[in-house]
Amino acid sequence: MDIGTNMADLSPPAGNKNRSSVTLSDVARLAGVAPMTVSRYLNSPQTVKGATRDKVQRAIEQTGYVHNRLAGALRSNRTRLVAVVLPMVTNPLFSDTFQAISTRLAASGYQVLLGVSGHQREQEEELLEVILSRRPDGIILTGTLHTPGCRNRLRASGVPVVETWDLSPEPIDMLVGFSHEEAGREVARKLLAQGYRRFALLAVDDPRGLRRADSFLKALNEQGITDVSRHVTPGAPTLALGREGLSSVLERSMTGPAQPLAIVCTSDTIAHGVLTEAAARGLQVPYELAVMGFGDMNFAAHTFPALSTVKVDGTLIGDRAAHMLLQRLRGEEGGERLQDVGFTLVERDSTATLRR
Amino acid sequence: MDIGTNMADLSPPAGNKNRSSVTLSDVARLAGVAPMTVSRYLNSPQTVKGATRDKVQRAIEQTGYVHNRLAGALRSNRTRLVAVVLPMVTNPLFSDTFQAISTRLAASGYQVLLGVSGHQREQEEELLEVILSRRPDGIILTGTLHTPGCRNRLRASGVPVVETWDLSPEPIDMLVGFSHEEAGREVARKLLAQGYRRFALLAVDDPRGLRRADSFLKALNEQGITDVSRHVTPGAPTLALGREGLSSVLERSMTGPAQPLAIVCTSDTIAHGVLTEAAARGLQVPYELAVMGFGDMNFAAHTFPALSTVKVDGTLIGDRAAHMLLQRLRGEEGGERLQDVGFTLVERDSTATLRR
DNA sequence: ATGAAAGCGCTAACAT
DNA sequence: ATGTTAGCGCTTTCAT
Repeated sequence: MDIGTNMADLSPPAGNKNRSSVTLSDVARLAGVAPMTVSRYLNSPQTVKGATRDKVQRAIEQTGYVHNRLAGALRSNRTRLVAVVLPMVTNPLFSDTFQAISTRLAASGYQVLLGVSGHQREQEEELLEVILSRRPDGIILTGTLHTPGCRNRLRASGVPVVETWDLSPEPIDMLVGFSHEEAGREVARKLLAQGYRRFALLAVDDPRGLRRADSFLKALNEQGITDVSRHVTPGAPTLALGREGLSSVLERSMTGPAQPLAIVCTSDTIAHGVLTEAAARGLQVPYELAVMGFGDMNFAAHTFPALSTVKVDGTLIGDRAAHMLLQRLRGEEGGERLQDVGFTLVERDSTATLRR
Repeated sequence: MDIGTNMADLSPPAGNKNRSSVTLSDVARLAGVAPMTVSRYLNSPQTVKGATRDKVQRAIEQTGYVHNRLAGALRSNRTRLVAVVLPMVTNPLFSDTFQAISTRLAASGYQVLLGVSGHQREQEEELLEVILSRRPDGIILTGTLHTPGCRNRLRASGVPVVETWDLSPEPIDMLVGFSHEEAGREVARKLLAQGYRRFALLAVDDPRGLRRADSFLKALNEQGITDVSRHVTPGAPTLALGREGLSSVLERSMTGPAQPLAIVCTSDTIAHGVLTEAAARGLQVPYELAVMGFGDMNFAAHTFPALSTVKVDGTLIGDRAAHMLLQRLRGEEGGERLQDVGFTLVERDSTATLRR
């Protein structure tokens, strides 16, 4: 009746670390089996049969035992933990991806250890150290780590890594994403084909957004268009930024039905702000002003007018990333290491084909 | 799908564990000191002096050693892990809170273990089990766990718990939030004082939102207003929902300058959708239609017209929650266990005071 | 199908 | 300021 004593010991709630001191051995003793049998019951119930199984189950219920995966992980060298790194929690661009990852991992018995990388390079090394110290079974980077030191460190650690939302020329390990250069280029091509010749660019200083922006500008340049009004702002994309952005643009540029200006944004949220400011000023979109977003977030189809944008399937990215990782963790060989999920230009009402 | 079964289905050996087998003892041997000295260097560097310290540092660099907190946690009974439970990853209402929690915990050397509770009660028990099996040093619930069984279980576990975003009559342990009943009532009072007499309600079926809604309706009822058009939708609040919501409302109700209708939403996102649909229909807000949101999310001040709403400081909630928990974890006695952060009615341009 | 022994890598507790 | 000893709670491995 050691267990009775243990349970009694639980009652004084004073001490902070008065944690359920019921161990697997306690359960085993109460059930009259070996600790190993309880362990088996917990990890693969079907291998424990009939009466033994019932006894164990009853003992667990009776003691209120909670499996201690810390100890198990130490011994088995498997934590069932996957670290997921986000650049920022508040950027809704990654929400769908994160949700998909989280759901799929949970369904396979893995838990998510969250790391926020911020946008500062110094913190990165520290974050990685902290993550590796938990011995995750895998790591999913949403966005990318930037410093080469970190990338090497990660490679050296031998932990399976999936990078997402980008197509790096030198992936650390696995990769699910699309080309930001191509996306920027396609936006330029599309708007040029629709007849636009005057452009402004609204961007925040997120690294992938900047690459799209650069690629966009380069494509315009190749068509001889060089006088693009550029507004790059530090921080997160917000509606306010879009409103301020359009105001700034309009201070320098005239616009109207005869000479429509196309505002290209690196985020749907900013574009939404541009639409809002346009409405506030009574500007007719797309006749006087065209607006292009990025992401096809869930609101994009429902703005007024509906936002033309670059659709990226965040849920798909998350699903694929989790799937790839889980495949590797299951020890399956020959899984893909690289997936380009692409993007789609979605033409809605905030852009139009201009008559000549 | 049952997680227990799934876990059993996982093929056991991932085979991929090429993990840095460098241990603390290896480092100690190379540095010519006892393992305990290396441990001290890692946990409180200032206690290891001069030459010893340098030797240890060099040995760590030389070996590429990564601290194994799994083992340390097992021995010391401190994981430095805090579980944070969110109802859904994609609801931006909690983003600020989560960001604040994450930042503050990281600054104190804690890491976040994320759990998504969904809105299904059955999953809750399972989630809690999984979380407790990691022996977190603390748990922060963003939103609340619903089943009494879970609450008792949590209380029994002895793990410090902070509930947030609500003011429960029976907190599990600590609590940071505000009264949703009061918020609903104040919205009714305010709009009545401004002269509105015709109302519609747009809500999603999130439990706290419903409580605000009920309280709002009750307050109207007490003033004899009973014919409120109600639209409760399952799932997450989206812009589309707001647009559809207003359309539904307008199918049944006429509105105009003489008899303005006030649309009360349980989320800013829905309210934003209402504003959008109003703009699309050419309805003048607030003259023909008034709109009230909830949350004061970062876009609310920048919609057109600017959205009147109930401001809740999500960052403050997160900061306070993390602070409370950290205080407890530091063993400080006499910290507050309950904080009402309140809310504020923010009057912007989507509502107005009516002339009699 | 179940059990016994050993030890994962670290740190608490007690020396020195 | 540094070292020694023991053991956290589980699972691997081998035996029955």
